[in-house]
Amino acid sequence: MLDLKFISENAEFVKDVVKNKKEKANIDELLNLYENKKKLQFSFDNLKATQNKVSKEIAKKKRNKENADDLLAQMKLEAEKVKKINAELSESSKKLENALLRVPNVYNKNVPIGSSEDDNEIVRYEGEKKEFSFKPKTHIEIAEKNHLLDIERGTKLTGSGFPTYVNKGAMLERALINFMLDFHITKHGYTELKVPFMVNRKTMTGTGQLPKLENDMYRITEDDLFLIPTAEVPVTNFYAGEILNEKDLPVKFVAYTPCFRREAGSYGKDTKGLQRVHQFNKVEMVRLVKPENSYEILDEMVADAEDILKALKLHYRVLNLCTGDLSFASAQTFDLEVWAPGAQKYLEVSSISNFEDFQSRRASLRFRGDDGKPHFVHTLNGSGLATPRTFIAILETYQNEDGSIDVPKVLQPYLQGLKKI
RNA sequence: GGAGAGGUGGCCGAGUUGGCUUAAGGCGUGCGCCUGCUAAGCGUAUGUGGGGCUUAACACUUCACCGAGGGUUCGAAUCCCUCCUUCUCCGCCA
Repeated sequence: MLDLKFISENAEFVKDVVKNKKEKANIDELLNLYENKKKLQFSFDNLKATQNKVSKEIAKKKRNKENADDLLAQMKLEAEKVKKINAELSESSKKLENALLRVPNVYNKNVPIGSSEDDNEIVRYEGEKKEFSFKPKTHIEIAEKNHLLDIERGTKLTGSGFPTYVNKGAMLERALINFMLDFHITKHGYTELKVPFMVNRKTMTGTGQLPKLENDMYRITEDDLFLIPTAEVPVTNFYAGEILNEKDLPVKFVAYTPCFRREAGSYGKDTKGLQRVHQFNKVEMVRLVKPENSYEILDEMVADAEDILKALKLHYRVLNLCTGDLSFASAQTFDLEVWAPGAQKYLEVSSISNFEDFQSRRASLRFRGDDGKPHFVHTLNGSGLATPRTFIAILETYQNEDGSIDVPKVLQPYLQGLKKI
């Protein structure tokens, strides 16, 4: 969340942000709630101060065996007032909190203003589109021919969007996960975390999924738990509520988890095969850093994710997301889109974002600085990478005319040396 | 799932017949003094968040926070209720 003081001092800017991010937060209403809460807090504090003082006098009199009936009578009335205003105050605080949690993060000055993905800025292309001497097949055709996926039976087990990987398909998927984890750990210095796949409401609120996206997540109502839509949630919240030492920064975590997304409202869009699914696997990088250089770190994380695509020798492009495509919590996001020759389009495989102190304020993630005082860290995360579309790109890029697939060199050790599927 | 015992400041730990404790004492840490150096010793400071005052910061002042949320009371770390959680034992189970 944003700092209330910041919002009140930059109200017009924040209103622009809400508009450009296509959010709904009402800033004027929020500021009214803020003023109202401050007033109530002031009255409450003053009443409490009186009450505390007189209660001490009563205590003193009682100790001295003096009569305190008049004070007691007086305080009885005061107590009523305190109770009443306290109720108003907590009501007001709750409303303010709820409103504040729905205000999106501000974006930084390098984010292009725009309303949809068409306004995203293409930063650069890396590598070349592979030339084929034949018409490249789609991943669905290739998977079918080699029996790598069983979409129908996955659907039978659960429903559409829950793909089941079979035999070499399952092995290739697992190889990808292991390769990416090892790569980030050994080449980029990340520490692996293996986290729960369900989290509670507080954790979901910490990274900004709640309250806004409750309908986009799978929920265990019995225990009020949510299936994570990304490892970002448990990993970023790992140190929630703590004050870290400056020397503990930067924190660099990498974690593999499955991700669960209802994708409500996107039915029928890109649903073919693995393009858009309800459950998928992802290796996620998360960093907690000092505020001063978080944008350098963002570039570094983009490079970390790119390194995977480079190692797999896949063609891709880098996008700087415009305001309209930027998520609620992000200050700036770069997407990596990999080229899929069969589908003849670029597919998003990674999203790397700097949240500045938006998440750390929500989750209370702080470090003690040189000045001895706590400061909010900046949080960043990025996929490194999501597997389904990477899987698609591998199948489609490495396919041969006879329908077989060459295994990318870096994955061969993870498939017992297998060179061809 | 059942039974019992706990959850206090960075850490340890007192406080549970409600009121000179709006958290004692210790450790750790910062600063100062002392001292060939170090250690010891002495002194002093040391939580988080919000509000008021202030151009702002400092300072000052005030409120809240003793697992979380309610309640009783003039007054709650202390009493009552609900929940969470840790440990021990039992049961069930991969």
